Amino acid sequence: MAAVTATNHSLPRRIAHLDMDAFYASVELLRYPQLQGLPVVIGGGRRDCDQRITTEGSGLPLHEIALADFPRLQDYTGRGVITTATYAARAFGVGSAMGLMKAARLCPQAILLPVDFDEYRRYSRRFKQVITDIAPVMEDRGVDEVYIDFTRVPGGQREGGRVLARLIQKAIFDATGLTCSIGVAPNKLLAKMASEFHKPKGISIVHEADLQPLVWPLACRKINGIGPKADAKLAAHGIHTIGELAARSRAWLVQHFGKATGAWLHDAAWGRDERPVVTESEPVSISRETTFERDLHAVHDRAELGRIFTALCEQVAQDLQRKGYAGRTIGIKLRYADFRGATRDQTIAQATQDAAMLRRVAGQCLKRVPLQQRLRLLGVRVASLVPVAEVALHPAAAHSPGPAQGDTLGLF
DNA sequence: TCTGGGGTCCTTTTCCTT
DNA sequence: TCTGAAGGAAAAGGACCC
Repeated sequence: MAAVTATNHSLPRRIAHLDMDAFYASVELLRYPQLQGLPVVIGGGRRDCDQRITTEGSGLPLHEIALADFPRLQDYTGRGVITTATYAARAFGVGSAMGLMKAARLCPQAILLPVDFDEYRRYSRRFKQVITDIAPVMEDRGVDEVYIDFTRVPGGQREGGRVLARLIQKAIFDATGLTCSIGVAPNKLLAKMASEFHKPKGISIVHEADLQPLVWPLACRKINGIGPKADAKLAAHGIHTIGELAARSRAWLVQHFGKATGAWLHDAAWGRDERPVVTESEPVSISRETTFERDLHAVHDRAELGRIFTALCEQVAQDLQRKGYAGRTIGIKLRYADFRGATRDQTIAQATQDAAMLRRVAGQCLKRVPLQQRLRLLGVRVASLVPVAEVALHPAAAHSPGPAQGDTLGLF
């Protein structure tokens, strides 16, 4: 036993990043196999408020719905963006985050499906269950992504992790019909990059010695955490690849990017990352926001804004109650017609999950923000969360006048 | 004709206290 | 009493991610 323990302690870290291949589109194609190979975009609205497929609910099996009954991009009017597009649609230049109106000009015949998060979450739970049955140390990184600590899992060290990765891929496919890509490396940073090397259905094994030949030629943008802004700033200094980033001294990076970011950039370029795989975490904030059908004015559309505002507070309160949290920091977010944004928040003495209280405090926040310009989005957020069992809740309706429509709303 | 929604984390600013 | 330093908490904004 002692020998086994000693061996276990010296095992090299093997961390996997698993990424489902074209997750939303793949789930939709399981439901509507007749759309295979066609240009399909997903986005534009939620299924629960928007039944676009004309024969759905008619009793016809989903896979028998005729192609003619699917809505086309050219028939859609309204706001919204593409969440994801199939490869056939991407061939037309259509892609994620593109406005639907623009996409409709590029590929009017594309089929438009509404986003169905509930369905994606069901598949998400299924594939994660498959993973934890095999490898219990799993970190949730969203609906279609996880990190897994292979280090002490049987097979996790064989062929650098390839044996276990193959097993997980097969188990997920057998259980869901979906494929995924997996990268295995000494840490999360490299595993995340590796999972993209051979998409779809890929397995990539990365060791420390692979840093220079495999990672350094890549664009800085491939580092998880370097977005468009940081990339542009790096480019302005003539740094385009991870290798070029690694060539800069830590001191130089700290000088130009600040203490924390500079040090992090240096570590990342050298493939260093000690972050553990975190299996459980508490939420930091819970929020709801909505973009209006048309831009609304605080005075002219006061009644409508008031209704939306109340609904948002009620939704957040329901989310808090369902998830078992209460919060002390209550805030609003808004976006003006010109797309500039503003946030305000206020921290109260006692945590609450009560809609009327949220509305009252959020209403105070709203009074602190300029409301001359039209608005396109309004959101309500609660932070400084505490699990509800641990707090004395703010007395809900005890001495509150209910979801007030009047004085607490400023201009509304 | 632009540009969703739900998050996390970090930095900077501001305010308050010592 | 005034001024400034230092530090913490809250607030605001922004970058980034899925």
